[in-house]
Amino acid sequence: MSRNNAGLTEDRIITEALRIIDGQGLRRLTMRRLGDALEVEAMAIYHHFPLGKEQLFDAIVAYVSDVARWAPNGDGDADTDADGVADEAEQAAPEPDPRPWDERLRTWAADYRRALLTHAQALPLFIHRRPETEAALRSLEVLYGAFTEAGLEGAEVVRAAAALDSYVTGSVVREVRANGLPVQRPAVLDGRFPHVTALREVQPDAEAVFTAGLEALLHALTASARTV
Amino acid sequence: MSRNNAGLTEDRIITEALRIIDGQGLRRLTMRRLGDALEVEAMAIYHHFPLGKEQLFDAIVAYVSDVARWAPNGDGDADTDADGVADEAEQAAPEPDPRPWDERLRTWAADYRRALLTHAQALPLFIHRRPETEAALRSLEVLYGAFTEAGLEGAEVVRAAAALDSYVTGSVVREVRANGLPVQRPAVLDGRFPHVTALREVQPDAEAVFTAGLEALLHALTASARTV
DNA sequence: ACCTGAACACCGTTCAAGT
DNA sequence: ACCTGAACACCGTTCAAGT
Repeated sequence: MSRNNAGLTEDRIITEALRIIDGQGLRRLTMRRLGDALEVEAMAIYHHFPLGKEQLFDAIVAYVSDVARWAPNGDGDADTDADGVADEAEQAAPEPDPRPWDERLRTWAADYRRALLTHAQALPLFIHRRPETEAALRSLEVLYGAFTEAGLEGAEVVRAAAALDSYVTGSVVREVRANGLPVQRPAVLDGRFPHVTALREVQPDAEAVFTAGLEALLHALTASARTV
Repeated sequence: MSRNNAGLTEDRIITEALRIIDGQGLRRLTMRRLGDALEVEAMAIYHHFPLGKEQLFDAIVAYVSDVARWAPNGDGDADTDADGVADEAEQAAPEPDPRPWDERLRTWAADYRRALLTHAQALPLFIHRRPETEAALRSLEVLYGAFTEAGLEGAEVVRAAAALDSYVTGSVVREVRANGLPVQRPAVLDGRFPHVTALREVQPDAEAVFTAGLEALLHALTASARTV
């Protein structure tokens, strides 16, 4: 094998970066270590991501945000990489999902949650990055379409989608935090915290907590449409 | 002024670190820059945070997480720093909040949201850090107490508190992301995204979005108690 | 076009030393 | 106890050079 043309691609770089992040943590992802894992000099990565590590982080967020990729039977090959232009002028809407709106929302929420949980170590990257990829638009279309079908209109739809997105994201953050070890010296539970003390042993299953809140939220968000 | 005893305290270090984070971003907080801002050599910080930057990050998260500090009329002097042991053996519960449970929850949510939004640049630190300070216990006590008063029991209380916490955290993340510039080349809105296209101009006020979702969630979480 | 290798400015942290 | 100053291993990135 010659010294150049090592077969480096954006996808290989992103995938390998995620492997390092998942296995060793975000802080251990360095350009040099990533280069080692790809069996290439670190500087070769800059040929594919000329703007450096920030651009790589952006690409990682966009990659993980592609909810379809993480669905149980996701196609994964969706045209969502940097050159995410439709191959043909296929501007027509794809086959619409025949399931009822609430089921589509549950599926979207479960897939998005799975995507974030799978790469929980990469979560800090999501805070200040908002990919506007086609995959992101597909997600938004699912939400807006479902809530519209549920009977909401205009700003109601946007608010409901925002609430659902907030809930899923926040649930993952809460789960990840709950699984981590407490930081700093834990304070003592004394008489000032009677309810916390009383419920100290109650630790419901994370999945059940997520589902219960999701059902409550979905029901509440679409209540206005039902009472009209 | 002599060369040592520069009056460095944990609180001064944390405050100055937050000023740098808020003003220049998380990545620009370095030990050397922080030392400069405190007019001290970087290495002096290690005397107060022997475990280094990670420990400083932990302290920052604990500091910002003290919801009471960010309330409009918060006392701010709450005994929540590293030596957060009660001065006396004041193990009795403090004066109970006389307001109805739902108002206490709204206040908690607004205060927590404000705390996180005020230091949005520090948000990535929150993902993998869970302070178990007295301030954190106070927050949990507010939530558990309020939902218990609303008529929930046991696991219901824990689930409701988790859902509310998830919603507030996720809302802040969503707000911060929405305010940021989109990353990577934005995809084009075409016929495949009819609902997104139709609602493109609808951009409700962030505060209104938060409140609408919060009210829906609170109503739904306590519905079971009302119907019994 | 794709990758290498040396170099630069910067970083977190250690350690011995000062007062 | 509190802070300094030099040192070490590492980092992201630039740039000229190789093929």
